[in-house]
Amino acid sequence: MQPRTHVTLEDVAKAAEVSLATASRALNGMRVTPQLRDRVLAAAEQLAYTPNAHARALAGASHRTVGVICHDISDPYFAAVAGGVMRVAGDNDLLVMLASTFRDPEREIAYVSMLRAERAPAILLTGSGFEDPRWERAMEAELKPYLEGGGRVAVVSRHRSLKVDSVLPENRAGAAAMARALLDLGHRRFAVLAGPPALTTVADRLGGFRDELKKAGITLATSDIVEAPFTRDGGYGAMTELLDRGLTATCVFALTDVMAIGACAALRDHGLSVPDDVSVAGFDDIPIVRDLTPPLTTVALPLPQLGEQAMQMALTENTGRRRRIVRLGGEVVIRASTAKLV
Amino acid sequence: MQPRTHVTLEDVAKAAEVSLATASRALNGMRVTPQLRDRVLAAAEQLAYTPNAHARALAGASHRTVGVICHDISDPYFAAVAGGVMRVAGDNDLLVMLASTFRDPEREIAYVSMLRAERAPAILLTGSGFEDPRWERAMEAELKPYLEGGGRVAVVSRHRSLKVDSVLPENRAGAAAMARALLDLGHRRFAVLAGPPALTTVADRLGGFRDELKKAGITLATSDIVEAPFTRDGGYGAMTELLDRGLTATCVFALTDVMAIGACAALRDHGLSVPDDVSVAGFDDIPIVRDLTPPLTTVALPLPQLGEQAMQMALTENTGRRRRIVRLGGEVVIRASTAKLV
DNA sequence: CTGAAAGCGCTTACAG
DNA sequence: CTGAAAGCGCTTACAG
Repeated sequence: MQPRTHVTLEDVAKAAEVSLATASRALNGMRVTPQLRDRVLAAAEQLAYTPNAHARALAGASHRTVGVICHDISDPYFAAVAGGVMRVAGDNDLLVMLASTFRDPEREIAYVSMLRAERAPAILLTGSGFEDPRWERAMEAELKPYLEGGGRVAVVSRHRSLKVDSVLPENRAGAAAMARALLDLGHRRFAVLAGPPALTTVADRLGGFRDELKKAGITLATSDIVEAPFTRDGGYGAMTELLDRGLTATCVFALTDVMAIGACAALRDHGLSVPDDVSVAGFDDIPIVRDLTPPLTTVALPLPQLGEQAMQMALTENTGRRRRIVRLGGEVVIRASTAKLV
Repeated sequence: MQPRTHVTLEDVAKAAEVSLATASRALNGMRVTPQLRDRVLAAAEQLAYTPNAHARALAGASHRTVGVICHDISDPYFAAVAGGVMRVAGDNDLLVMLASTFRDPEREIAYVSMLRAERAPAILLTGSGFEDPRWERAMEAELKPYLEGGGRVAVVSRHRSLKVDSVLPENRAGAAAMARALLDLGHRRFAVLAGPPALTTVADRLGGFRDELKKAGITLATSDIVEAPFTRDGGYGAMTELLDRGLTATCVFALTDVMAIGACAALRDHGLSVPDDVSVAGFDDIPIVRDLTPPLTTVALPLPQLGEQAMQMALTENTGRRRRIVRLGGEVVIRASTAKLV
């Protein structure tokens, strides 16, 4: 293996018989005599020169690689959000460093630290935060010096203690609206497939749903709520548990579509029909759910927009004195997975 | 906004009252008197110091950020492959720069160039190459100097002219096996939903399927093949076109699951039943297809493994004299979307 | 083991 | 407009 040798600006300058400064300027499109410029460009082309981004960043030129952290890129929710992020990144000639935490809070902190080391001009945290004092403190400890160093941070979903620019899907309102819609369909007995209680998203969606039911005089018992991982298998397992306990609900609300998909599979495997035996509703409106049989009733969130807006925020300076918040509403979409009982 | 000021190693060294060299060594876990080491670590902690990755990379330390290029991260196929990539990356403390080309060949080249500038020690190209001489030449022009500079490249899927380490899903064999399976079910009239002809994956899957049919004495006419984008909507549109022409096939083979999902939706919207009226088969076995109704018959590829293996290859030096090739077989999985006619 | 110094490859005032 | 030079923040031989 040959020594890791790269063509440098100096090589280009020599080949073009100009100074380093001139070569640099020509390559960066600054004022240079056309004649010299052409010589530099030709030399660079001929040598297959690529500027060293590290040297560039070190020397003070702005760095065009932003950081994005998600829980799991193979989850359709994050894939959709990331799609929006990538679009805006592409439009702005930005490279994205994408980290997948696999839902490990420690890992999320470690990635922020790495991104900080990379001097990413902006960091996006997609996916909800953890309601854990230790985590919050550690995250703040990473973010504070980053922000003080001029870094920008934007988050998708609520982070209780993080005072940064945020794109907030209206989880609480969306879940409440879903409760109303389900009530309107005539349902009175519900069960909820919830995710890890430490996630802010779980608290918000569950809270919104429960409070709205309470207004209608319906109380959600602890036994009506099953906690499981925010995954397809988590939904499958939670639904199975509900079934084993003897399901009395006519409608099951899964806090995410991915869980709802698992729940439907569990019902099918138990020989039950959706929505004839049990109605199922989800949250998010990931692309696939409209193609399921039956298509899933859900709270539709503009997933790509979540990512787009967050990236856009991270790219524009916040001139105001306080953090910016963009709220993106969710819309209840009634599809065939929920039966009308009245 | 305060000046973009960062805590540097020098600050840490001063606070700890040691030299730059000692501070560097202490932070990098090299031999240093425990006493000094503790002082340095305490100072770093106290100042919330993060080493500047650019300075580090420039100074010769190895850079732990690899590049990965895919066509569209929000596509379940790439999301699944990327999941595998991220897992291996995480296990190796690597950060991943992920670029989404949105299926634009030009963009792919541009991203390789950017990744080259970032001095990524490895670049992964996931997603099939383009059979286009111009593209091939441009890609080679980027890759050659990169490889010569010590960079590593691994690709998922075939790239005709790229002589680099590859993970090859057995597209041709898989499609052939599918043809046989479908023939065994009794089907004799087929239609194919193909993708852009310039993609090597299309050529391979279509070729394998067609050749196998031919062995059974069945010729696929040009009119039996519809080309469309490799997306859900592409599949929907292609199926609709087939229907408008008057479908005579008893079985439709979509070259990807994502297209198959669109095809099923189109059939449903036309009031046709899968598999009672038409059988549908796909390719890839993206996670969701087992949860569809009916679940999809497909050629199952170990998607996360595709990414894992490629990443693993890019991480280990190729000591041999020739490029490495890992072939990952696809297995036909017959599910309910294909009817048995005999 | 520790420190002074060179060097990584650029950019950007500063002179000319 | 062009060039010589300083400096970005590290790491790593090279002495001691």
